[in-house]
Amino acid sequence: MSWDAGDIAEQLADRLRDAISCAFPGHTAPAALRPSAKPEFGDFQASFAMALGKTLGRNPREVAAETLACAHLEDLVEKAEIAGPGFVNLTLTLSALTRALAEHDSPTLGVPSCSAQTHPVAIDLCGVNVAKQMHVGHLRATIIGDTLARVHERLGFKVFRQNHLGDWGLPIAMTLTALRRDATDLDTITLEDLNRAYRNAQAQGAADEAGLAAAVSMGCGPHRIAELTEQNEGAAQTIADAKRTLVALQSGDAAAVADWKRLIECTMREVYQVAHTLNVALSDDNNRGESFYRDELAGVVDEFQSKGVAREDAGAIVVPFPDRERPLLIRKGDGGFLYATTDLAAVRYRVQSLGSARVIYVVDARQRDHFRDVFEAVRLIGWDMLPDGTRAQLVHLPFGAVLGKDKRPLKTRSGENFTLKALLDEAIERGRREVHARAAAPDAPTHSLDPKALDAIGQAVGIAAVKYADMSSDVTRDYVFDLDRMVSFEGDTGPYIQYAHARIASMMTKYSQGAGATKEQSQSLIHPIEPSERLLALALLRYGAALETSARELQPARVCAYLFDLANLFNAFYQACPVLKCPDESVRESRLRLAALTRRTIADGLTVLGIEAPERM
RNA sequence: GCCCCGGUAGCUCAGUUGGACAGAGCAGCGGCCUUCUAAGCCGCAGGUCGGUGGUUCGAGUCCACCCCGGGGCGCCA
Repeated sequence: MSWDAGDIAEQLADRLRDAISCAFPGHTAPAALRPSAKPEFGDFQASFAMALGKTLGRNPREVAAETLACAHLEDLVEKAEIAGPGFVNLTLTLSALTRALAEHDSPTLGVPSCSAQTHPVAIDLCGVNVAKQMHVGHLRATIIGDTLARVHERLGFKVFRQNHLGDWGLPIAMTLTALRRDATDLDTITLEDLNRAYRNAQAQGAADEAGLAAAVSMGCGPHRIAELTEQNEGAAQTIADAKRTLVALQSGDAAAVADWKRLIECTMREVYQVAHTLNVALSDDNNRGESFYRDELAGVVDEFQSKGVAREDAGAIVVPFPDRERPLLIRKGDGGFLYATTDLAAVRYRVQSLGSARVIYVVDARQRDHFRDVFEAVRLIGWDMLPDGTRAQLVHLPFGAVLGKDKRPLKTRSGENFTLKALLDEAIERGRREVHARAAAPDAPTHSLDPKALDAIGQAVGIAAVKYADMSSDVTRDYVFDLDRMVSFEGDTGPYIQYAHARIASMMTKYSQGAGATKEQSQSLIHPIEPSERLLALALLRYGAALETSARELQPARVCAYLFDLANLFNAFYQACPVLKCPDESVRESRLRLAALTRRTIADGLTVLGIEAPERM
């Protein structure tokens, strides 16, 4: 049940289901209960009668009426109406709503927690490459993965964050070879230098045999052919050198390994800096790079062969599929392994060693086919089977590309790829500018803050804008990165949610400094009498369901949409209902507690998204 | 050529797996600050849901075909 509003909705759905089997013996059907689309349809609407009417060959309205006649809802429901083609619209009694809210107002905020025996979850995230600058693609793999980890953790799962670093193989060896040849100081090198060395090494190693063959066959001049031949020979030499370095690394050559580690450290320093800026939990504990699996690759291939799942094909080892032409290549003709081999080892580790029943890959959508093949191969060999017989769910979350306003992949004015760092710096700058500008007003709540405090708030706002914009729509789709739109800070944005939170926080501060100073936190019951209070209260009860849906669908957007809805409803309530200035004390106390609950829910939800919730802004 | 993903308001997107007249946010227009933060609230306007057939009491949602855009396609990762 994804659209439950906490226990109360579950109770209603259960009772309707009982009533259905009572009214129509031999028939069972879910209540199909969900929050009403409009206030005039009550608090909840159930649409079981249409589907049931169809199977029974009966008029849905009659089915609804007979079901209601059997239903025991008196203690919860004030009004049950049949409307339209056969919808059942339910309105809760005020006392049932008050009771539900009192129960909901606990540290868990109604979020269910799975049992301690539940299998852990492994999430492949970040996926940076050593010696390469982070770009916008890493933004997505990092923050989406982190948020899914947080959602699962919030629901009580043990989560293994797995950073599948590109830290092994020929490209790294080529870079390392070049750096050592040039006697570069690896202790002081920056990632920018490293990245340049990486690109140069790649260029040096890029042979163009096809171009040479074409030049010969097209009868190009001897000078051109000589030039191309020389290039090819240089490239071959570069690759031969790199292979020697790789062998040295593989065999544990102390100097080579020490240098290799320095490359990783240099890269990770910047990765952690960016992760910190993004409020993403990532550390060395999460590093399970390609090198982690390097000694398992031969065994992986052996097992595939010995179990008859893989076979030789034109000198290479492949895993054929029953329903597909193209097999999965797991060992090259020259004996080398491929990234598919590493991924197979990684799945085995995550399921068999970590015991995960759910392995989530937050990786770029272009790798759809690759993961489909890898997962299929894992199922063929049975590595997705846990010791207790459950089959692990292997799932690739294929996030879309980040595009510029021109719908082309994001580039700087000079046509280069945006580094993630540059992008975040820009967002932070915009956030700070905005916060400082607003603080200049004498009556602004932030007016008295010092510049450093304002900078911190500005950073939180700018980062919220970027993260929220990235995660607030279906992550499998491409999206247009438009900083101007993100930092407008109006409407469906991260800062809008933060703003609602800050408004409540500021109200609470005023309360505790003023009339309420002598009182404990309000514990009076919540009586949502005004329409806007009722809508806000009902939304609060849906928090747990929103997180469950987000985890099930692997969609951070469900959390975003929930928070936007909640912030909207709060702002409407705030406009319509005086809280501190409400003359009636019991109403005031009720509203204060409603506002306090809203603040905690927004803060909790923002934490799940890894977005800060400033007290003032 | 084959496979995958998209096409919903001027722009950016939702649409709860077939249910009430297709919803938001920007942008546009009109109201609301001597009252708890106007990064806000209230209202107006704006759509042949890419097209054509089909299934159904009911289709943006399911099926078929077609059009447009993007991505992928064995010894790179």
